[in-house]
Amino acid sequence: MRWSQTYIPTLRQQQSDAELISHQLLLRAGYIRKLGAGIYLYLPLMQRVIEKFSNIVREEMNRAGGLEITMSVLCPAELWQQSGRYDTIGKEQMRLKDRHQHDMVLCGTHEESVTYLVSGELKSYKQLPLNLYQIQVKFRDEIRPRFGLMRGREFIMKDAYTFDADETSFAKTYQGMVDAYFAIFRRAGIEVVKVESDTGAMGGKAAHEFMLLVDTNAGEEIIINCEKCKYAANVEKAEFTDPANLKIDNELKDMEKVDTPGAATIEEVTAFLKVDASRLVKTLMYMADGKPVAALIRGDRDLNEIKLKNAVKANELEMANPEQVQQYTGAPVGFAGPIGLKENVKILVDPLVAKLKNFIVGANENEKHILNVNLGRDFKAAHTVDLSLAREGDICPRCGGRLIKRDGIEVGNTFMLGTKYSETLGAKYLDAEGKEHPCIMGSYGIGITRTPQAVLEKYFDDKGIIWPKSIAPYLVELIPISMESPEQVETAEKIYNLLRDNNIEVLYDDRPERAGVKFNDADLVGLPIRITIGDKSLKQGKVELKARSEKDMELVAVEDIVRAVKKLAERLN
RNA sequence: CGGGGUGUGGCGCAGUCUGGCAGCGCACUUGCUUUGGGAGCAAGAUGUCGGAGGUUCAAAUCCUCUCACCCCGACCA
Repeated sequence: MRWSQTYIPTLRQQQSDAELISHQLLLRAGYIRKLGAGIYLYLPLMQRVIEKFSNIVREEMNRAGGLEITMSVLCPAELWQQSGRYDTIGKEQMRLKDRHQHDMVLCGTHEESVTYLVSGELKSYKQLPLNLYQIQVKFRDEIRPRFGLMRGREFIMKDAYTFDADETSFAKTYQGMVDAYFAIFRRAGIEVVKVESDTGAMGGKAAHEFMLLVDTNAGEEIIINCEKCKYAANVEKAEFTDPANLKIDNELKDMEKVDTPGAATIEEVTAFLKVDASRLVKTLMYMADGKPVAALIRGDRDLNEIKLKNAVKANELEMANPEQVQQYTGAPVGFAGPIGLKENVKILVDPLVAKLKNFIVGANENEKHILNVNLGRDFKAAHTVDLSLAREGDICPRCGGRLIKRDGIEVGNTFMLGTKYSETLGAKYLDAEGKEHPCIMGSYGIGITRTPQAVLEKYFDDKGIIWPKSIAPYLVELIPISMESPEQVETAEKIYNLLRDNNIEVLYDDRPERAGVKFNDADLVGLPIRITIGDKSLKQGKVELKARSEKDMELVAVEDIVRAVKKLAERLN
């Protein structure tokens, strides 16, 4: 492609509203433009990157037995009402009415559509397993779009759905997808880690996320992983063993109410009573689908809201506001405790609290706390369930190693859906005995537009992008220093044709620009290999060959250029 | 939805407090000179100052309403 014939509007100046380096680079190098909040246009270079990555995904999905289909992004609301997600997925779903005033949704994921498809056609166990996927646009009306393609409202996703007859077969299918995912991301030039994750609105039994670990500030997720074994989980999901070595009293002491003037926070109370935070138990008031819940957490730990949300099986969970706290505890925020709450407040206790004896809680009275409180004797809990947020320094639940914290960008996910959708939407088959069963389903996503941007968080320098060759829009950038030199132009044309004849993708910067402009644009755009044609080397019948990722260049005779490019490309990431 | 902020030429911004010719840099057009890392000189084109209403002799500037976008939080791939 000739630069003069394509559309690559590079920008000299930084765009102020781009936070992430990867977002900044895509804007500056002329890959994307923004149309509105979370709405992006993909320019010719980005289109090629998307195609490159899509093809990698397609190849690996096909290799793993996937069958490509396309399902409309539009879906009648009835299907979503049937699965029950019309109500649970909430405001994130784009909804609209057609001209007949029928309720429609723009799909953010396609479990309903694909299960509908299969439920009509699938009859026998002989048709299983089945693996259907598509690469297609998704809409999610994100509450706060940001980070460019990382969290847009419209994005492209590869979503696959599998149907199996039984758990043994499903386990093989799931592992097949996991293997395919590692292969895909390796080919795209990044190493990802598979972590356990919460299933969220997707529902189902278990889920994993594929994370690119980043050192930049681009992490949108926090990963907890073990230094010793392979345990890794999204912090939302992460389990841990408490490392604190606490002295637990043998005897239960009598309760004692004390004044704690001005001490509402954990810090203030520990300072006032001169005790360690681990002797305190904080009572956090939440509203779960409108019903009050009190979560009891040891004073030195933080609550994991996802764990709480799952424990109470709520669709919506939010912290109680001060009025609600007053209503249910009878005291201002800061003095809530498990004793004397209004009767309809459900009390959940973290296991770390359950182990404590003679702990300190709020008295449900302004500026008062109660000492020597004991679970069972002084109050009762609805459940004891893990509610604490894992943190660096905790102990691995699998091997006893130390847990550390990393920032990650989610580039893919896999969900074990079980029979949630096959039951509600009727994807059932007859087994060898003629008995009917719902399919065991899985669903698997890869962000097609997000992943290339995530890749950029790893591949850049102060001059611009440095693409891995597998998803670069072109392999080679060809630059004659001066378009006014007939010799240079003649050589450039010759090389341009040579490369194209050999199926090497090349971007030929044929603009009548100064060398500096071309070099800077080339570095910004980030193609893996640059060929420079200038008078100095041309006198010896040679041109310069340089990798974007390396400092040194080599001189290559024009007739050797194809071989030299191929050899260099082989060496590059 | 809550808190904070910004809307001025294609892009980046100043001007707003204290009302008085709508400016700067980059990009763009033309010419000359230059030509191995974002050239120089000269001449030019480009604006409903986000929108509506109001105050005033006079509004980018003050007032009211409104829209869009950004940042922090709740949500999430």
